[in-house]
Amino acid sequence: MADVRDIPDATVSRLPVYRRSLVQIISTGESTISSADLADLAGVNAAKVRKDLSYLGTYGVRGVGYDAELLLAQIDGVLGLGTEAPVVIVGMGNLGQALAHYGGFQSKGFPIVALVDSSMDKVGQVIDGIVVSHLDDLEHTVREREISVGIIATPGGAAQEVSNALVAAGVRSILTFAPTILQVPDSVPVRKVDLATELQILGYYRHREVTETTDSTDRTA
Amino acid sequence: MADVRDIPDATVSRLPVYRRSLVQIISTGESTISSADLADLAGVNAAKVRKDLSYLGTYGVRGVGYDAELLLAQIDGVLGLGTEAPVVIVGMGNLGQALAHYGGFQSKGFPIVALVDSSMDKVGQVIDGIVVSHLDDLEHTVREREISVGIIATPGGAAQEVSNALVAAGVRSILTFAPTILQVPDSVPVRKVDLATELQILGYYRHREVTETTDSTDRTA
DNA sequence: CCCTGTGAAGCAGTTCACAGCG
DNA sequence: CGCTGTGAACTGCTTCACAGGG
Repeated sequence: MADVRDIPDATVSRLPVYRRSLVQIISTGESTISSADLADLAGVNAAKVRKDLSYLGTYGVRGVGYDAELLLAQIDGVLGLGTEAPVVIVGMGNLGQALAHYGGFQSKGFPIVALVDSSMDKVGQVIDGIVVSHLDDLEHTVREREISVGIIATPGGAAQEVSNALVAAGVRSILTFAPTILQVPDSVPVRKVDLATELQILGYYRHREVTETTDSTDRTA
Repeated sequence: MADVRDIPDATVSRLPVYRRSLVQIISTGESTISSADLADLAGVNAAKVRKDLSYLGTYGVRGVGYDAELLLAQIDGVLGLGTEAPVVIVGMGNLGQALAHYGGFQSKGFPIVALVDSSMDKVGQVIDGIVVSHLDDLEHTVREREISVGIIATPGGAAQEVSNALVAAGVRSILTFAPTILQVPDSVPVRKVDLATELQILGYYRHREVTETTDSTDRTA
């Protein structure tokens, strides 16, 4: 109902989950799905699904559910998945190399088209069919290959500098694995994935001794 | 002030960020830090820092700030970082291998003590000094090495099965990279890191054309 | 009659603003 | 006088509950 620009952050972050559930449903041959079933697959409750989908301006059919294909197309539209978004990975350490090999990006519309490092040991090496180029050539690389997403897989100390270079080169958004608070212009969205942080957070919840509650509601994630 | 068990989720997820900022401050030789400075380092605002820290029952000193060492110790206490939490990684594909090589865990109190796979190609191989063992031996491995954290780095299809095995073996918490909604008992907290999802979320925010606002407030992450 | 779409209530997290201590 | 600690206001998200369409 609201314009596509007004979707709450919390909803946006669930859209990929719904998307995945829809792909799964479609692959089983179902063409229609209810909010309750979609909620099960996505690990949330049905009211949330309906509220979320209502922001897309999508219309389900009362008494029936949502057309899976149609809904998928709408979500893809909102997430801008219609066109491919070429990706550059900066930092060819263990993590960067693993990401380069990881097939999950290509198949989801995020082809990795460039790999960058600042060490001469790495530059020129071929990883997963791509020649590693030097950080100094980043701007050229980004413009030439029309890269829109930058992934930072460098140590924390280099992250801000790399981020600046990515922004200057014109990437539209950044995914960083560095444990660094990046300063970037408002116009460049950043998502941060921090593995050590995730483990530390688990540390807090782990102590909880279960008192009694082995009942119905499964905690899903 | 409240007991350590009542800290809001949002606060818990920021504690590791404060922690890192404190480590940084201490390394520069400062012994005291104000909420405003800590806020800068952590990329949040000062009121939030003070509110968050108030849940720890920590007392800063009015007119001065917080004792960095003391605060760090308190956070470590809350996050259970006093003792090491041995980790097993299940799934020795690209991601699993990268995680195995990644030094960031060991140094943060999460030593990787076991690697597991279900393929005979992988079992017996030595990665980063650890012999890969078979999924079927998981329970034995977990009990023998007193493993408390399981990391799932398998394809999505195997994730639920691996999760079940980890829970049965007695791990206290799980970090998963599989794009699967896991069903686990309430007593086992799960954090999920999904790389494709992160990129898709960025896709939504990327379209935004900046209208005018190139002003003060930097968007930080 | 089933399932969506949505106002309204409820809850959690954030920000404000200031009293009070060192 | 500076900076913490915290009620109170506010904002945004979730959940409820039901009206209404197919």
